[in-house]
Amino acid sequence: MKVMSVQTRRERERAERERLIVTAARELAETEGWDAVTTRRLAEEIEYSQPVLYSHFKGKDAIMAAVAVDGFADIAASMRAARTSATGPHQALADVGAAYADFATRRPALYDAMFTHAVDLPFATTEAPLALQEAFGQLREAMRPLAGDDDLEALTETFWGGLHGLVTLMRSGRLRPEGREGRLTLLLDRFSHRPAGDGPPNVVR
Amino acid sequence: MKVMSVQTRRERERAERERLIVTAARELAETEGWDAVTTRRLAEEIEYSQPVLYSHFKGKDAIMAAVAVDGFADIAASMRAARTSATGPHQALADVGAAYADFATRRPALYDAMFTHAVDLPFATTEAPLALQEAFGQLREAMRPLAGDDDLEALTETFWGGLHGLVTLMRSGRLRPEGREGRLTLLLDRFSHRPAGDGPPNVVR
DNA sequence: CCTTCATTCTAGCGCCGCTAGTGTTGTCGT
DNA sequence: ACGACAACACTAGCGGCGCTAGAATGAAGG
Repeated sequence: MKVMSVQTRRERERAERERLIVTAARELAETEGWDAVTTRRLAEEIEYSQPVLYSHFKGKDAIMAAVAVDGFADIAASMRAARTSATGPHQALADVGAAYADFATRRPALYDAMFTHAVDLPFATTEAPLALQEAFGQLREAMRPLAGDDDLEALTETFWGGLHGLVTLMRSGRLRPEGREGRLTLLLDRFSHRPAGDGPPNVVR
Repeated sequence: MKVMSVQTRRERERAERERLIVTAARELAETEGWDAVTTRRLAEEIEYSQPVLYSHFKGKDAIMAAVAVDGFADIAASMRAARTSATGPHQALADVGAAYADFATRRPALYDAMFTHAVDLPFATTEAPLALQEAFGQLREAMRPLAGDDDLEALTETFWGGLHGLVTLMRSGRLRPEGREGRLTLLLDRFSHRPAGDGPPNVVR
């Protein structure tokens, strides 16, 4: 049994060090940008040598993917909070959309890890897709009451695309900075009200 | 006058070589991906040594930016053709949107250069913003007849965001591949018909 | 106390973007 | 026609990157 406890202790320490790596990578990226996140720098940050990184992750991409997964958990939590505290369906969608945009704006490095880098996130295994599906799920649940006859999945994906496109174009300087709120309102209007009749209560016709 | 002609010949040859560099970079990226576009490889491709690249461009980023500018000219031409050959306003927007999505799908490396890489494109000088503004202009003109009371600029930016978000999420595997057409249709519906009454002719209410 | 084995570290490989200094080539005045 | 010279492209190399093989180290078990 002595052996067992030693093993479990080592496993625990190993898991802690893995969290340390991911957290250090995220913080370094958020403070100095992903360019500053090199394996040498990251090793120095966690006070270990480079090769230990590779005993936890297959490579730098895998570390960034782990950071991205954390990011998906974060944004999912933000959207859940926004959705569950809203007063009605329309407000819920607006708040979730705002939460999404705020997340992308306030944590650009993390958002980049989630969408620009880390393209090959595991989609059909382990924990990774869980956080991702949870984030998408929040968008879907916010959209559900407003979907009407449209396919909920497709509608949510399209709305997601609208949000994602706006925040990415915004961050690369393609859109006028002052128009941010207006565009979000416009997007929400277009997805809060179904075009084919059966309009929402807050629209005068 | 002899001096003059020699100078002009050199300038012409220089300009040709610059085109050669940009074209080689684009083709290499489109055939083998941007990872394969290294300065050494590119130099080999154009049959010059590395330093000549730096006599034309400040660095690799500038070369990618030049490729991106070409891309904006391309996509603008595609959208213009789609728009001017459409039968009506709704069809025009649909065709322009389809042209945009097709471009992103068929030339992913080029699209990446335009939006993912090359973040610091010159926005207020020379020729670069011209192609970019031309591309945006096609979207705007397609949107104009359908803008109604909404701010045209903001509406176009929002629609653009929708398109851009869909194609980028699609390419990174975040969206169901089979839902592509459905999402595009959904997006077009939401932007073809203004939500507050005054519905379009092709919608039964 | 010593063996053994897992684990961590040192050192280095091939490649990257980029540049300083050298060599060559072609132009122009005499 | 030819030599001076300026412009230009090349060779060679710098520092840093992701990643890894093999040496060194430290703890567990006999």
